[in-house]
Amino acid sequence: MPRQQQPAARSSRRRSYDQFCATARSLDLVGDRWTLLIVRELLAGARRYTDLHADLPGVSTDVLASRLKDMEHSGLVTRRRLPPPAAASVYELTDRGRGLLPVLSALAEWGAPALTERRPTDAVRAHWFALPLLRALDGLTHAGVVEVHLDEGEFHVRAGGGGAVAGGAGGAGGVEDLPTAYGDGPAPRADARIALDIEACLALGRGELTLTQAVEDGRVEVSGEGPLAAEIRGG
Amino acid sequence: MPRQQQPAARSSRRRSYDQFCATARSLDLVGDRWTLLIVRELLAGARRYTDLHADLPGVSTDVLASRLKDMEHSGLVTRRRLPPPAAASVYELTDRGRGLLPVLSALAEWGAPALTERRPTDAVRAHWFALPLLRALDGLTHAGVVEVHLDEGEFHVRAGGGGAVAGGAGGAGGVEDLPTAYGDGPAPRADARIALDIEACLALGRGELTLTQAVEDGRVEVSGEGPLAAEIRGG
DNA sequence: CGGCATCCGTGACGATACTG
DNA sequence: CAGTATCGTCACGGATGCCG
Repeated sequence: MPRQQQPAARSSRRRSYDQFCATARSLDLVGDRWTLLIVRELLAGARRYTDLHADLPGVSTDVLASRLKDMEHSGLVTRRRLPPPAAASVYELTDRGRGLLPVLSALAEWGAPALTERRPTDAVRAHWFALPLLRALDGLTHAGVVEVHLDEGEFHVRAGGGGAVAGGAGGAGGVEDLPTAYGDGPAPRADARIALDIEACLALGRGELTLTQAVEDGRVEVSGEGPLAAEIRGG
Repeated sequence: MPRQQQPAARSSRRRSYDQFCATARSLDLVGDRWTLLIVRELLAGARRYTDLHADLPGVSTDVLASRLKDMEHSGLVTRRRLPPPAAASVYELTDRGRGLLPVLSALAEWGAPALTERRPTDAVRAHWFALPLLRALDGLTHAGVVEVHLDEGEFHVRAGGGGAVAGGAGGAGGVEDLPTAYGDGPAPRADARIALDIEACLALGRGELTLTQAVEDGRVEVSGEGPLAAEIRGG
């Protein structure tokens, strides 16, 4: 029996603040629950639906699907079908979506002091520490890719060049090796590698510890040959 | 009959993302609907409940009260009772709350390109344009208070000194005349006054137009005697 | 009158089950 | 694997009432 129900207005017509204000307009697009965390995930590169769902513990499947659809509609995200070998599709940020990096960065910096104890219910992923670390590595003069090793896993960030984080319009002005500001897992080509523990990583993010200081104190171990590694080592 | 109901768990127990991540922790505190817009209002200075309700069209009374209570609990807001003559109380941001300025600023900058046409349902307040203008005025070397006149009303911003917006921890590094980054209405003591229309104001916020250029083109009229006014005039 | 609290209707959210 | 369907619950928006 073909049950006939209304499609339930599934498209979740966006609830607008209806204010002629740049901030309110932003929040119309990214103010919904989970939206900015999806951006955080996609800043690490293209992801499949299942990967997103795995790295966003607590989001329900329908909300994730709905958000992705909304974000695609708003021009923040594109959905790309991978070539035949891999029968899957991935979501990735548009330039407009990547432009949210300064927002995420500001949020991460503001939230860093509140990131003290890890509650038993808290999930963790290594690449969640990429945003705070970006600020600490942004002051480097040499540009390049830094691979970061934590106990919780590894990720990599595009460091140096300055202004990639606080900066303005596009994501221009960094290394061309990576399409994104950071990524999960090991780097395809890393110019430097650092290993540190969570405490040091958090202190760097909070600005309580400078990279130079951390290297001197032995809280950060550096490896690599290029000028970027040398700069991290040398201060 | 004294009806006995459970207090209905009024305190709106905060729904946490439960992620050990600085961004997620931030969103735990300011990710709820209306919260960041309340911060936007309070960045203009201390406000009474009724004023907040008037400048946040669409928010319901109970949600506003609930948010203010939550924000007070989170340490973003304090409630201060005014001295007897005025039998009222005002809400104002704590230092921690003021630290959200870079977040609001980043959101405003990202949303500026989307602020094109004004829809008929859109509300407007003059001081909503303070945040975008802050970026344009932040490059000035002389610090001071600029009073801004729009057709929609007037407001004032603390300009110059640089880094007050993109910068880091506190709100330090500006003028001491104002406790806040900007304010509604005319300034108590203005070092310069500018008059412009909405189009010019939006173009400045979008970065399509520099202040120098706007002054040259006559889209911004400057008045005032001090060095700050001279710098705005001169470029 | 300012500052909420209460009631109510709608819809967004979260969890689970299910399907192409 | 990538979502859709269903459902209970709660948050939101609007109006109204209360109380100092």
